[in-house]
Amino acid sequence: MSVIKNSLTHADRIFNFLKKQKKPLTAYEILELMRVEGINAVTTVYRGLDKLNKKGLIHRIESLNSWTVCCGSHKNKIPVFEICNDCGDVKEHLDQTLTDNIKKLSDRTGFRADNPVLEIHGLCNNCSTNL
Amino acid sequence: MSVIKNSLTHADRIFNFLKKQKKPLTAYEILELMRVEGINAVTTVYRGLDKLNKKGLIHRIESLNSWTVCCGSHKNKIPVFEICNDCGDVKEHLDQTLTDNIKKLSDRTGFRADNPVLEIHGLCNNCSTNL
DNA sequence: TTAAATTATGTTATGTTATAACATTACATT
DNA sequence: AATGTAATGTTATAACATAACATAATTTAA
Repeated sequence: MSVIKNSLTHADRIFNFLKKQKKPLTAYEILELMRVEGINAVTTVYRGLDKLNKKGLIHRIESLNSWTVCCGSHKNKIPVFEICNDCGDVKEHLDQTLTDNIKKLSDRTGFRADNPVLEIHGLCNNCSTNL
Repeated sequence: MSVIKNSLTHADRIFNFLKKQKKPLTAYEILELMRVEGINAVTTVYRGLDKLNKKGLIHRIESLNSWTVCCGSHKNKIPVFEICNDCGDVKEHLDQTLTDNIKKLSDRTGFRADNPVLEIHGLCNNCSTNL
């Protein structure tokens, strides 16, 4: 007889939690905010993040030491993040032209890219118009 | 009567030291390697790096928490770094097309970019052909 | 159905990166 | 010499990350 598995792992819970956030969170922020959900150790957070990351469900924002959910499927496009210095909002963009040009650069230099980090800091449209 | 100042600051020494390196170094690596030159505290290293960074003489590689000298003048182009996972070598490229791509993206989204972080990890030509 | 294997989680300790707060030194100017 | 300023050092701690090992929960398969 088959059993329906309804218990979530902490990785699942972290993913669901990150989906609700407006901006990326650090591992320690996730820990503090999820203690009420039964996560008690930062190692658990890092292990969960690692799994989600390997599945491509989340991204690490290197320049913020923070984590955010992936926008969905990349379809062979390299993600670029626009990060607002003011409100903290992060938008993921998939730009075919930019992707093509990164590839062209690699072709010219003979570099085999496997993990591009494209993170643009600045002011989002909303924050720059409300100055 | 004018006096010629010939003593270097630690910031100067750090810059000269970084110029000689084959790959970016962390602040703590710089500290350990420069103790013989009289740098005794990590704060001194960070302050020196901060000054050099503000003058545009060096770059921080966000995804490595490390520092490397700037290739020279950017001439309004956004620097892109190709970082070899194998030998650690980092090459700075100035690519007008990529710069234009980023600007176009900003135009579409209304984002005011001020600090783009473009760091591509992978294998350099040399390391990928010597596999 | 239980024993073994695997996976998930927790605990503890430690390593790494970065900055704050304050004290002292070196040097230039008056 | 007295003063001001910039540079450096000291100490402490915050913030980010992982290693090593123990235990609990779940799955697999005999």
